[in-house]
Amino acid sequence: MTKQHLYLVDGSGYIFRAYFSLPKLTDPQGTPVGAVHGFTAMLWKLIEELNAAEAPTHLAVILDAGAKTFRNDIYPAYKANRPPAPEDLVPQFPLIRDAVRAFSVPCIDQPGVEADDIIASYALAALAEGFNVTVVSSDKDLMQLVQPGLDIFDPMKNIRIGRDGVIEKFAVPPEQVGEVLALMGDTSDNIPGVRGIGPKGAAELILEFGTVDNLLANLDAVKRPKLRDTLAEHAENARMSRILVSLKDDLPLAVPLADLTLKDPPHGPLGAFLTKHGFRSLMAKLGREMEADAAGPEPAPDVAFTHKDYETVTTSERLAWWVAEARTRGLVAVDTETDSLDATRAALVGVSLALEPGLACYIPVAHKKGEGLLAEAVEQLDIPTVIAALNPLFADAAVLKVGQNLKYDLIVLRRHGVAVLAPYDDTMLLSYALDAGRGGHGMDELSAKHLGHTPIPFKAVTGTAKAAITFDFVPLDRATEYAAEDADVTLRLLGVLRDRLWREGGTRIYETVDRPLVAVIADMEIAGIKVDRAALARLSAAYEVEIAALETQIFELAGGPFSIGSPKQLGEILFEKMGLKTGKKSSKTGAWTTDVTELERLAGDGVEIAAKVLDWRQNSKLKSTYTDALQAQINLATGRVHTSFALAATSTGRLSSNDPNLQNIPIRTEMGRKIRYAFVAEPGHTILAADYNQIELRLVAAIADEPALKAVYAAGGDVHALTAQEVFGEVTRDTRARAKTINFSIIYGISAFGLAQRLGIDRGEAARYIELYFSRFPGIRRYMAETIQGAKDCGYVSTLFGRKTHLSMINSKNAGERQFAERAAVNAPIQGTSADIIKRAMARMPAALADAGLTGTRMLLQVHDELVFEVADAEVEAASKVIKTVMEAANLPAAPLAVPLAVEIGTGASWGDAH
DNA sequence: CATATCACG
DNA sequence: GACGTACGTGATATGA
Repeated sequence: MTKQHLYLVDGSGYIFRAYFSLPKLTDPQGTPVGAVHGFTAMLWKLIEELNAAEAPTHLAVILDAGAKTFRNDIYPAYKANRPPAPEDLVPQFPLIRDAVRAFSVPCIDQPGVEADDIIASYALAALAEGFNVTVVSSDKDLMQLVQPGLDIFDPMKNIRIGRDGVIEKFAVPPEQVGEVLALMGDTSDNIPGVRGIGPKGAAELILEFGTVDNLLANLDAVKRPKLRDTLAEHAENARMSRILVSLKDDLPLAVPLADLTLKDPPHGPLGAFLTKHGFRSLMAKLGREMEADAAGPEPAPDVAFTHKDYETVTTSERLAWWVAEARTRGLVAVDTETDSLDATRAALVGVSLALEPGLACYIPVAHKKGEGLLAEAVEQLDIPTVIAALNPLFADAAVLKVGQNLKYDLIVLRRHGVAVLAPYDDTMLLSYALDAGRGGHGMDELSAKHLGHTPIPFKAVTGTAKAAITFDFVPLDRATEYAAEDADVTLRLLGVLRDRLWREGGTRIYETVDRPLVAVIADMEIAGIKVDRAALARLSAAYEVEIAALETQIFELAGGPFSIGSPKQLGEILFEKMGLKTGKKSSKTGAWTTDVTELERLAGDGVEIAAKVLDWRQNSKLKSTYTDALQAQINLATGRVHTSFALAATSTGRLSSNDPNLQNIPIRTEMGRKIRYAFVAEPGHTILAADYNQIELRLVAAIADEPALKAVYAAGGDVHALTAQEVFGEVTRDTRARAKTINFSIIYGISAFGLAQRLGIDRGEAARYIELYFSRFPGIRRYMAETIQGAKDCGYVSTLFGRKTHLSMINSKNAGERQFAERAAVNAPIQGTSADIIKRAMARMPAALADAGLTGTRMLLQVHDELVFEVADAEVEAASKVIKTVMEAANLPAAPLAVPLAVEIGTGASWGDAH
């Protein structure tokens, strides 16, 4: 093994050099980052150069803590002539610490002492341990330290300074540099020294007398009288200066030497840091580096999946080892096993960790054996022990945590007292950023696609259907094979997907939108929303009465009982038994269509049973899907309903909501809307609903760059009225309603047939409207054509923020499939940009509320263009302002729009009242 | 497990 | 000239 070599970087010098020598720069948030950028680039270059030439084993960056130091106690004027740090440099200091950490390099400072003292202390400690040491600094004070095994690297001049170098510069050896410095003084540090004595004179004296003390004790021996008098006069200054320039080299080491081990910069945190501050050239550099890594001469051989090698962790010692190893490596894949798919109810059963391909473990915490009431716990660590061990790991800012659908694990772990903090990555979301529209993003699918490996199916360990057991009853050996493999797969997926993300793009949407949303949405799901169970029960009862009455009437009209909920039976009754009209369409299966348009047509013709069935359907839909189901979904522990938002379910970037779906709670009919009044605020709180006004149409205007539409939004006008005027020549209640349908048809990818159907006109007339529309708004036609062509060329379309939606059928030979893909291509950038915007608002919301001191305000739900909050009554006014501001500016600064975004806010005791 | 229907944006 | 008919979701009941 080669000798350990510690590099100590004097960070302060880098910072000031970066600040003064480089142009000003601000990041996307508006923070000045010129020095941060310069510092980051210089540190990176240094690490590269050191790696190329010297092979350091240990590295730390040392910074000044900024406060007063012990030298000020000795000499209040110490450094008093220094101007304060420039105003725009001050906010950059913490960011520079972030930069250092992003490289996974320890960043050390200590109040009361200077960076030089820390450097001296670490240097001597390392030498005592047998290390070689190099101090990276241009500060002459540090030259005192040079000795066998310790040299200085001056990054400004790019030279190494050893004993000879010091003698060349000061004419004295390193051990006497302090003496020389004391006589010389230092104007920049306000160290007085002895007036009139410069480097030459000081060196001469020290060469003759050895030390300042000896010189002052033997002033008689100084030959030149003038000089002798000066020395006598400033003897006190000289003594004090000698103390000021000496380095304190026996400080306790805040971070042990062993923790300064140099690692490869972890790409995840570094990428996140660079992206956050918009350091594009450095991002490109990281991308190239990762590409080179990926294509390097020694690609890591694929490690086969050998499940028997996974470890079952059942002792504190082994647990401690895995945690320590994970922290040393700075990367850990994590997966939790539970007894339920519902993260807000699930009990933790075990945790698996993976550190490198093939190196993974499973930590059981709640496994049982036996059956039912006779079940007894198996031998395993208890939950408090495991939680205490995992918390420091998952909260460590120097460790990248990676999960597959990490939101689930975040929620389960949080509910058990474990916080998982940034930095983290989610392989599901990486896949989503890369491959939206190209299939699912579940682990088994990703593993098969990217690793060529089919993981053990969940059902293979728990059994199926009736015979299924929960994971806590899976024997430990099988549980370990399954669970550790999931963490292993996740870790391997990270490698594959992260590399692709850099090469193919998508880092912006992943790192600034989807990834930060994981923690935000986890909080929303944990919060849940209060539902008034009694109100729902009353509605259920009312619907039930109505359903029963309608059923009787329907059976009477039909001439006998049948299953009204069966489209097949209903079709037969209506169109065969009753021989109603021309039983219109029939679908693929050959069954009669009985959907709402068909029944409305019949009802319009005076068919009473059709109207009754429509009414019956509405009542039974509301009862079964909403009032009954929602009561069953109330979490007994919280008294609230906790939906799950799927982050990677849609092809366009939208969220979806399930178990229960809270994004399709009725509102359009008065009867259904009653259900919204059952979504209530806690006592002392108010429900606040904030929704974007016509966001998709506004985006069409902006993206298609259509002057007339942009103008009407800029002026706060009525687009539907404008369209009515342009297409129909007049604005009436009727033409405005039809114009509204036309406007929406644009968003969905217009077709004359579809528009004709919706407007109840013939196809030719619809085609004329469309043509008229396009001639009035030519930008729209151009946008549609360009978008479709772009999709055909690339296979995908993109939102304003770079989110891709792939359209595999865009060049299909099947006209139906192809046209379907073309309409989706037109729609996806609009729907997707809207999704990006509200997600950006959501990602920013918690900090914005916290910054405004609004601790009684929580974000609960998202419904595509609407955010729902629960707000302490006293905060309603302030929260409204913050929410509106954040939402209306959510496109900025990344994508300025030529139309304003408008957010409307409503408040009330319930969701129904807030609209 | 697929189909039809209908709730939402 | 034919194709099939507005984009994106999730829950429920029915029936094979």
